[in-house]
Amino acid sequence: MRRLHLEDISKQLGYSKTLISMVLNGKGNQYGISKKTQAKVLEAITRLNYSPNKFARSLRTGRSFFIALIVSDISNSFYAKIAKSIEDELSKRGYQLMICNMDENPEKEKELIDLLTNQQGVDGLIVASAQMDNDFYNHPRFADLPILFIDRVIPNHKANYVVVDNYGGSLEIVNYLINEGYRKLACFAITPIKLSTIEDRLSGFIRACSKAEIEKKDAVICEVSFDNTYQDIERSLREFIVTDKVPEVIYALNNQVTLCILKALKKSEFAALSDIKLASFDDLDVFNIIDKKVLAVSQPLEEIGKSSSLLILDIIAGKQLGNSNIVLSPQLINR
Amino acid sequence: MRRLHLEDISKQLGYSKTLISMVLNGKGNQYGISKKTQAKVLEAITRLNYSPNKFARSLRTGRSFFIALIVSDISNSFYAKIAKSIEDELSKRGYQLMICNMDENPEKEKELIDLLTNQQGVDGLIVASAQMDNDFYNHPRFADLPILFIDRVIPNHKANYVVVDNYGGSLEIVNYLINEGYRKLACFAITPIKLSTIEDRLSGFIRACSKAEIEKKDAVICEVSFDNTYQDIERSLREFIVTDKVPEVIYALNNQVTLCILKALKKSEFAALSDIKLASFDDLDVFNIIDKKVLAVSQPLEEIGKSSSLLILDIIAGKQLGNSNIVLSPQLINR
DNA sequence: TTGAAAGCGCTAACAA
DNA sequence: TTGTTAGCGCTTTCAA
Repeated sequence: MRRLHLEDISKQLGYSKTLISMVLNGKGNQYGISKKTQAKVLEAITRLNYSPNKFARSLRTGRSFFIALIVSDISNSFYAKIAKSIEDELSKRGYQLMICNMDENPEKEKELIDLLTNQQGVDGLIVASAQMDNDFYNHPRFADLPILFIDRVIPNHKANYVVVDNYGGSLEIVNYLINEGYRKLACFAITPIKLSTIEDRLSGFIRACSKAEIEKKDAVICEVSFDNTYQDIERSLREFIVTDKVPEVIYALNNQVTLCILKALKKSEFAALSDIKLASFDDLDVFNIIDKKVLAVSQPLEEIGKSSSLLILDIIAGKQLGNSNIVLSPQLINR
Repeated sequence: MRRLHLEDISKQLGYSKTLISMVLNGKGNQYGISKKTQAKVLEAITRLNYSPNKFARSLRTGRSFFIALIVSDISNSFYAKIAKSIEDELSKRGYQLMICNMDENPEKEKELIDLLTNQQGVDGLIVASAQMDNDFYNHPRFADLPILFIDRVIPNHKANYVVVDNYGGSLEIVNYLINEGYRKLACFAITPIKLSTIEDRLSGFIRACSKAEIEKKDAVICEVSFDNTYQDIERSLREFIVTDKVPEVIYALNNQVTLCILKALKKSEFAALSDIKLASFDDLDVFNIIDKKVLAVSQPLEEIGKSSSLLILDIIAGKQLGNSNIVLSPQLINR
């Protein structure tokens, strides 16, 4: 069962390959092909179940209808949900999404981009980047490569972004806590702290505390590493107890940290901390099935996906003049 | 900055395109090209950062180095983890993974397969299928399309599979519960119950109960729909209370159901059920951060991913004689 | 040990 | 309104 080619259709119908190709690509009217002929061609194509060879087409046109999404870890529900929304939106428009993990490793991110653009020939890129400086993306080759950054901003790099207002969201949640009467706060930030999301959320925390005249010693910042998140958190919690400086609130700057804190709090070792108030930047489904009432900043994941999809397609189509940046508002969820 | 072509390298080095192509594809020795020439070519390729156009290559060879993974929902951690493992394994071998969701919809699955094989030209498919009969996959066109089924078995269809022993795992967990002294069990199965995973787990439940001579009325089966999982579960739980037939154990046949049950049990309405023992086919990270001690059957996700990757590559390479089926053993996790 | 040339299947400029 | 033809960039057969 050999696959059908344009030539086969051409012979069957007695029209040239050109004509069939024109109709196939929706350019029948543009080229003034009669309605009747177009109808005949379309009917034959459906009947014979013909579809063009994608490689030949891409080789000829230089377009692949592939878009790549690069994130640190697709098994993190935050990215999984955004990915699903992007995929839905793109597939409606004939594009296929390719998802790649770079494990929060800036070098792996670079390699992936090289691979995807050099070899795989994607039409565009959507990246939640782990780069800590603008060295890589300021390279001239990105000048005419459609690229959109989501979630995180690259320092000193004005490109196209879809992000949430991390500073504002963080300010809001911390203000809320302070209004509730909490005065001793610990903020858990994941390193590299230079990721714009973490940096901005941290700034929000610091600003809210200083505005409320919380003393420095009562607004503690704990850094935990990406690769060793859980152990680092246990260490910090232990220190709270040993030094008898237990905060009233723990505020986790992303969902991974929140999850690890929840896990640690289960240990009998940390029973003294069981009543601590927990706040999280990122809302999770899990928060609905645990006893603890987690205060959370929820990000509009579907909206991020939708905006990103539309924007990258605009960029590919060359409809973007200058840089388009979209900043979405997160929402406070109080259980 | 135009991209480099084989021709450019050819001119720079004074060798033909043919020779360069041969070296590029590791066939230098096979064609008897001198070591020295090969070294020169390789050096130039690296120095100039040349990489071949993927579409031209695929058009010529008929191979794309793309493999597609089709699952119901990649944001389900079960599939997300398998996907990650497959991707790691394939990328080591120069293949790129494309992930597609079919939302548990058999029609969407068919459309995706058509799209992927006709238009995208993938080299192979890995599918956790939602088909309830063998009509689709028994079509002759699958005879020479490399395809591997994971997680679920297609009825009356002997192809290549990587699955876990659902019957055995289910038998084990129910036996364990019965040995612990529980005698009133409710099993929550998601529909379509005809999915092989659900069917086998259900058989395991029924077999274990009948072997232990649990009375029919004490081994209840509750069906809940995929699209309305949560509401259906609430309805069943309510009925337990209203009819005063509260079981000692709820056994959920997949992770989605377990999560919904956990969520429902949080409601004050179901306070009477709060002490109920919960068992789950599928282990989840969440179980480590909730108070309830969930008994679970854990599936070897990494192993599934690894086996699938190796097997699909073998199938693509034509190394498979007959049908290869791999059955992995799940593991009981008692907290 | 190396090169010339054909051709994968399609699209688009140009011709009719 | 439709057809002829060149060529996208690569691999591979065949020849030297």
